[in-house]
Amino acid sequence: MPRAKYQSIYQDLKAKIEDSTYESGELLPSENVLITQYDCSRNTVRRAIASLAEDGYVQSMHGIGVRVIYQPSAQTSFIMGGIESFSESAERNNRKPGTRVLQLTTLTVDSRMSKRTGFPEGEEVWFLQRVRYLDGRPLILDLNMFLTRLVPGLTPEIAEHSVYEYIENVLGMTIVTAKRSYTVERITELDEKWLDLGSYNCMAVITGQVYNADGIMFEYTQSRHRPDYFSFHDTAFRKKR
Amino acid sequence: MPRAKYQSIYQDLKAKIEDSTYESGELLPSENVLITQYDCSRNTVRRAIASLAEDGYVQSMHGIGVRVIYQPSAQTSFIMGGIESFSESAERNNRKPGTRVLQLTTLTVDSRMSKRTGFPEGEEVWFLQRVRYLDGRPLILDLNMFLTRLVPGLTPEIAEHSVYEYIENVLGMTIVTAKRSYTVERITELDEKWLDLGSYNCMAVITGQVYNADGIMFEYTQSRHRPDYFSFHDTAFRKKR
DNA sequence: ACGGCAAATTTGTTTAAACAAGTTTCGGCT
DNA sequence: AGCCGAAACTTGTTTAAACAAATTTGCCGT
Repeated sequence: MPRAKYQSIYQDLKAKIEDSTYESGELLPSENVLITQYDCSRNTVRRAIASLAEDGYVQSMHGIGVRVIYQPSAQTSFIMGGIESFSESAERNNRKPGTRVLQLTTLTVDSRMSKRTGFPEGEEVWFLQRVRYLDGRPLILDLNMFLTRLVPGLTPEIAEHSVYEYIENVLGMTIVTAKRSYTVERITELDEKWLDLGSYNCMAVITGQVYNADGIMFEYTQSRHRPDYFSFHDTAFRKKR
Repeated sequence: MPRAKYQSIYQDLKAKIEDSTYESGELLPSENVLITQYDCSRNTVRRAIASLAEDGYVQSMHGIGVRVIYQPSAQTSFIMGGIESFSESAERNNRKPGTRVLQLTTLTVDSRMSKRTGFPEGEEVWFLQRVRYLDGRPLILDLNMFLTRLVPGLTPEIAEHSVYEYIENVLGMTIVTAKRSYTVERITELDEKWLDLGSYNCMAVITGQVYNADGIMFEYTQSRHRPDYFSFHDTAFRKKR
């Protein structure tokens, strides 16, 4: 349950849009109506609406109202979302996850790797490589690097289960922000060796840096997906000059 | 120039982060300091900071301060951004754009197309197909569908130049929101016929719906990019339960 | 019937204030 | 010296109020 009032209003409105209490193309009740409905101030309502707009659920129109523009999407491929562990993503996509650990070692970041990952030169990091299974088929190749200083005590058993669960629940570290880059790259020998690629000669590749609550980047990650098991959704806004 | 005060504070802070006036890893001046610096209220400062966090420039830490987490990225491939015309994207990526119109006709949306695009069945739309050139090489295949009702008078000349410029400056329509989906698909015969593909057998595909200021979806678009000329950046946040 | 203007309604921006909650600092007490 | 707690400082949430700006409504007069 969300602790902040604007978050519960956000979730309530979101649910009502998803179950067509407020239908696509229609206007939401005006801010004044929502204020009395939720017994709160105008700022609080507006904050909830701003979050819905960020999600692409509504669009505000000056002097008119707030239009619902939500369209349910047919779920076919594996949809990447916010910051999630592989198990969380698999569950959200209604697929059965599996993991095989290929490598778990430590190494020291040299200048070439520093440039690529963003880790400071000389830091010691875990180097973790895993094959991810969806419904029994090897489809994703994951590479993770964690600062050993902030993520001590990694074991193959943890890597096979969930590193994020270990980080959050055992180490007590809070994961906050992830910056990601989405590209398409040629397959490598490792892809071919471990994955079920069909006839694809490309992979959908997500590389990212993850920051903790102290604003320290503690993880570099690269996730290589077979093309037909990948999709990502986004909402953008036209920049006004 | 931005009309709102929080926007100019946002841009000022953003510029100071990019030119290392505020360095990565350091804290921004506290809200109270910024309030006196910019002579505004706390809400206005906080709104600017929230925008920077959305962009992945900073991360707020309760009770501590706001940490700068900006890292300049080496620009190699063609970076997709917000809602932009092809010419705008090309300019931002320092490449010379070119366009060849393959087809411009009207057609009526049937049930199959309605399901795929999200347009209502029976609506009349423009069907526009174009090859996009970057520095003289054919690398992107664009498909656009516009509601003829809202975008009347399209011509091949406009399509070769900039449809968005026509929509905004001639028709006076305001473009607001775009919902996009990023996938990787096998190449088609059309890709092979018109583009310089090298040995790739996949394309980075962006499909999207674009909404105007009335919250009406007026455009469906599909943009097929050669893999090495595509990248997309995003910032995500860990959802707290 | 029509045009025009004022009023009402809507969202957008900004200020001010209060309290909550997390962190650091520092002084006083044992 | 070391521990404890209060004070100071930080960001997070909420309320209230005022004005601006865009749109719609409705009334009034011609």
